[in-house]
Amino acid sequence: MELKPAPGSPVGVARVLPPSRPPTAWKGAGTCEQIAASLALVRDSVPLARRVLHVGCSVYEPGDPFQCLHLVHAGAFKLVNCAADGREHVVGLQFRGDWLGFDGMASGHHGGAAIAMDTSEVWAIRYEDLLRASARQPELARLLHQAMSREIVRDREALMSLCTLPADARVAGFLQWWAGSLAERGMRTDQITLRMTRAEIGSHLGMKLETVSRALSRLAREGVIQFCGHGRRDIRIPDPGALGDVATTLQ
Amino acid sequence: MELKPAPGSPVGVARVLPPSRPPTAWKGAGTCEQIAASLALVRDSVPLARRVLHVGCSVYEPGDPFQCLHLVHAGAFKLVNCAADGREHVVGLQFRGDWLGFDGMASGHHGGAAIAMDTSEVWAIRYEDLLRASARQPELARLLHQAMSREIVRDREALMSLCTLPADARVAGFLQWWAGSLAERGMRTDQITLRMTRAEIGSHLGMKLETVSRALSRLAREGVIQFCGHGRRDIRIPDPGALGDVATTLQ
DNA sequence: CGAGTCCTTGACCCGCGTCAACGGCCGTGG
DNA sequence: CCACGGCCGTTGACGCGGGTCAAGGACTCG
Repeated sequence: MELKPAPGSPVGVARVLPPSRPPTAWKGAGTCEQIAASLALVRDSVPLARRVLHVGCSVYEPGDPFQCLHLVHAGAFKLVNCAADGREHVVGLQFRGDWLGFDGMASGHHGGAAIAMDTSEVWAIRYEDLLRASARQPELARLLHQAMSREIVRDREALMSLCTLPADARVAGFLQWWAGSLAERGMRTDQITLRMTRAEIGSHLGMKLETVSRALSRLAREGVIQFCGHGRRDIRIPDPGALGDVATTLQ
Repeated sequence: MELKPAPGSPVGVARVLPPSRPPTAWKGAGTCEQIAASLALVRDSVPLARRVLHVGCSVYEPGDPFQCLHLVHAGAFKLVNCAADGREHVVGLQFRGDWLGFDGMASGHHGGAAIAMDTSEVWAIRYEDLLRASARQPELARLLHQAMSREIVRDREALMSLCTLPADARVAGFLQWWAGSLAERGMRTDQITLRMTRAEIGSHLGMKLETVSRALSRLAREGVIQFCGHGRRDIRIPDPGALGDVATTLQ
């Protein structure tokens, strides 16, 4: 009962593919309607508690026991992982329709923190309730699986970009991803406002704040992005295609 | 309904914690008995098809439609992610009790490949069957969630080590993790055999094969590991504690 | 106004990527 | 049997991307 023959190329050696660069669609939670439908399904199927959080407040922190999953209804969160020796890193960013707390299901305790980057609303859902509800409603179980799968896919894309792309491409890819995430949620995408400091962006992308600053300056100098507003956090993307090109430029 | 106050330190600035270095236990799928119990639960709850694969054969490949999850019963697999432009990377290693295929649940198509690194056996489980079974058995749903959660936690640990640790520490951490994974599954851990080339290890750790080779040589020179056997792939770990120290040494 | 935070830019340096040479092992074929 | 080529691993020399250190400007808050 064999399956597939050995793949054409051993891993570690780049495949010799034509650089046919597809539009690099940012596949996320789906369209705005799909996200709304998902939220509605959860709302109608399982008891939940609404919670509003202000900037800097955390939904959970490292070591907290895992009891609830949280579904983001509005706002934005950063997921911060903390190692035992004090290293900490932004390992993810979550928006409307994303879930918080998957990291606690395995061990029963959260390994990181989820911190609001904006005034936000989450729906707290007891895991036991969710289990019961998804036993009745296969669609709910499927929804949860897909959300977790998206997390895994996203984390692995982050791993790849960390390992294979230079600083400028990672920053460009980050801007592209951010804009795509906003677009999925029906928000304007021609002008975006980064709700993070350079240090946080760097933490997320695996580089230092100076490197982020330099990369942004280079992108602006080349016209791929434009700073608008006085805060250096409002960015216009005149040509998403050009940004996408930079995002996949090796070395 | 506020939750927590803002955390003590902004992200991106290392917390000033005493470097109390805990034993850095490698939390994985659990003990050997727990893994066996999980496998038994799945075997008794849901129809499955046994498949044996030889070295280099893939369970699925990029673009394949997602229909089955696969539970590793014996052997070892590498998860390889492929970007559209040809970049490819080892994003994970799976052993007995681990699952294959989570990356396909979100989009309905697999984004990477799972390739056997040894003669291996997997149990193929149709996702629809699994959904039905886990609706009847909450324990099964819980099991699946925990497995996915472990994946997420592991990916994020990989992200962190990539971003914060130098090459030698990453290699040491990898050896520690590999030995821990074997120990969890009841196998001897004093002498381990890496079933990967230096290039594959490097792909997994985000470095080049020469760097892997140099790091291993340094570790051997310092006595933290010993090469045994002629193939340079059999490694003894005289003192796991020393290895763990290297694995968390910054810079 | 001063203190604090955030951002930018320059100068320097080091870890790791790159290129290259070499040795060991293995399977193939003369 | 040995010759040969291919793959794997090791080691050295060198260069560059990005980390580090430092100075300074812009903005906010008290």
